[in-house]
Amino acid sequence: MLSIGKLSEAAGVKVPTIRYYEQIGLLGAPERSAGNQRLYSSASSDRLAFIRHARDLGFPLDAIRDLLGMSDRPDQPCAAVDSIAKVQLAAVEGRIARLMALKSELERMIAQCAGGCVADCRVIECLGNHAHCATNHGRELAEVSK
Amino acid sequence: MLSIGKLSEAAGVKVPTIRYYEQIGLLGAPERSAGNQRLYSSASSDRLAFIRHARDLGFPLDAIRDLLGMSDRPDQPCAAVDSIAKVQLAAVEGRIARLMALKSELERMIAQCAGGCVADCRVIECLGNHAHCATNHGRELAEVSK
DNA sequence: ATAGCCTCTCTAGCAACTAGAGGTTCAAGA
DNA sequence: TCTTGAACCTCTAGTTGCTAGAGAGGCTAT
Repeated sequence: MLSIGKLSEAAGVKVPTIRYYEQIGLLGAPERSAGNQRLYSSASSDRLAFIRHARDLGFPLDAIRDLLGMSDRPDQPCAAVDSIAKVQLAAVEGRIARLMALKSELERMIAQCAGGCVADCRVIECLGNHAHCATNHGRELAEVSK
Repeated sequence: MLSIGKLSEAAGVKVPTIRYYEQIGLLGAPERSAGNQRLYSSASSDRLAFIRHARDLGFPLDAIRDLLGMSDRPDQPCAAVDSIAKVQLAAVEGRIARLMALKSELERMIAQCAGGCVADCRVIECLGNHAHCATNHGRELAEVSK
């Protein structure tokens, strides 16, 4: 049995994060020592590693909750698993596309600036006047950072 | 003079967002009508358009606050403006790179899945066992979504 | 026994909004 | 002029995925 600190080290997830996962029901409540401290089995450790890996791949916690539920029912077909992964892939691809548009706009802005004073700055000018933009970007670009 | 609703329409920024910007000091407090409703000049409208455009390009509000401060002092050199833009560009490039790594990992996972039941699912298997990953990704991948 | 680290719970904070409650004001039609 | 209904007001709380801190208690080694 592992203390929360040992589990944290083993899985590479910070201690408060583990407690947070328990709080939101992603990890079940573990056993407790006589002094009320959490004690984890290696099964919890596997579950936490799974969560961490999925987080590293950018899956939102809600999707991870679903994935965990599915991995607990190994005899079911895995189409739903695939579908979650594909949604995540599509989200990643969408973000990449929008970020590429952002990148070229920023590069253009920066390249045009001659480095004079703010009154002549193309960066400020471009930000103030959307008409100077090459691409017709809109609100959706900012959603990249969500 | 514009009501907050008209300003919202003109600038493409939602009404509560405008009030939020005022609350955090990004927009100054506007004049008020006799009945305490906000009244905006076209100068506020320009300022809001500037903010919106910078948000669309992914600048965080803190950076926008700085940019606005600079655009209010047009006789200063614009090196600081460029530097903020370059930081933003670097952030965007970093996110793209990490997202590309994510994308190939997800594609690999999805491609390997034969579509059987969960017990044989490569997606679940890969999430549970980092050793099956091609890339040596870590915590930093998830920072993309920040 | 005591020092020093670990753990406990609880609350509040981050970005950048969004949603809702409950109440007031404004503009246009009858 | 009156009334209706949309738009406006303030305030609080929720979103996502944690992180930081306070103040109290537990565990282990000397």
